[in-house]
Amino acid sequence: MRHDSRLSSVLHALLHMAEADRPLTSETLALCMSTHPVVVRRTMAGLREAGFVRSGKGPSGGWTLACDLNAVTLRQVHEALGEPAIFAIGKRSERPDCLVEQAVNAVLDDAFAAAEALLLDRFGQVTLAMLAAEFSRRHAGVARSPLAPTKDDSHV
Amino acid sequence: MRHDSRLSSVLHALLHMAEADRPLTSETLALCMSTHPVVVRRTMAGLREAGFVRSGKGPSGGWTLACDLNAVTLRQVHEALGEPAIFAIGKRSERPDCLVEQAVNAVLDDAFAAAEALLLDRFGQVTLAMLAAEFSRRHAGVARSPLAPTKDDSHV
DNA sequence: AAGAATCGTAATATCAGAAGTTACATGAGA
DNA sequence: TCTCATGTAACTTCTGATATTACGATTCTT
Repeated sequence: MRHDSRLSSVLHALLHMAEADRPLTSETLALCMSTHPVVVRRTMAGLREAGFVRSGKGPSGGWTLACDLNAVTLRQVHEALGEPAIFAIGKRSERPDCLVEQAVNAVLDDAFAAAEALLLDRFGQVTLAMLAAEFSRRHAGVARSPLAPTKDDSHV
Repeated sequence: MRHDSRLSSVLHALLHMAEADRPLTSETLALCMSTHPVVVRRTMAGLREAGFVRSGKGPSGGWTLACDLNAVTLRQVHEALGEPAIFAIGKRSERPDCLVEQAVNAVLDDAFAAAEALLLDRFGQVTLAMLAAEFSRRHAGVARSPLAPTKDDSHV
């Protein structure tokens, strides 16, 4: 299965938008993320509907943030994308006649449900502001030592 | 992405083998799982290498269990399948130059690693014997009441 | 008003990986 | 020897994300 990288993509875009002081075009964002402008528009559509970003047409148009970075969690972003499937592993059939398969599915469902709950809970605890802070931390660190790690980096 | 149902499939097969008192052919197992015999052979190959099952050729050949159901966990089965990818969601690039993307990836990696650890831990606690017991429980329940649930089923 | 920049979106193509299928070789038993 | 069954390579099909093309709609500038 091919990986669904939409969450990673839009978070990347949101952070770039947070750094910028003017609207960023789909083309600009597509260059950042080495993808296609239409993919950017399509993916960001969900975030616009959720009210996290705004898009403007015409010259000086583009994408701008429309939310408080402290108020939006990764979970909300995931939901804005339409809650895409999290797992690549699944069941053969949803409603099997075979009791053996039902038993297997029941046990697997439990485990996957627990893992999904944990993941979504984590996502719910991370705000965009925390992501931005993580970026700042790295930015400072790498500016200090781009290739040769110093002692300060050793415990990171 | 299409779901990878190999784990579900082989567990199903293993439980059928546990119920049987003679080797089951790939054809028989394929019928149970509504798939193709070659897919069964291909998928079971990993379990054979791990020593969980044996396969015999010729007439009276087929697949037999070669392990103690109490000694094999879902995690071991997952590993025998080659530890296929668990998540359908992933990163756009593994080693991005962009510090923003690095920050995003770092945070996402943490969350996914935690969820994966939880899932594998759960898998490590479930033995094939427990799966078989779950089947027996269901078998008893449904034999008692195939279509019209009784009071006894109401709290299941 | 004209023209350019930019988004919105439908339609289509590409790509990757699991699953399905075919083909043929190998080994075991009657 | 003949048949049954696995082993495996090669190829096809299927599915969903991603990539691309095309065209329409809106906004800004001149």
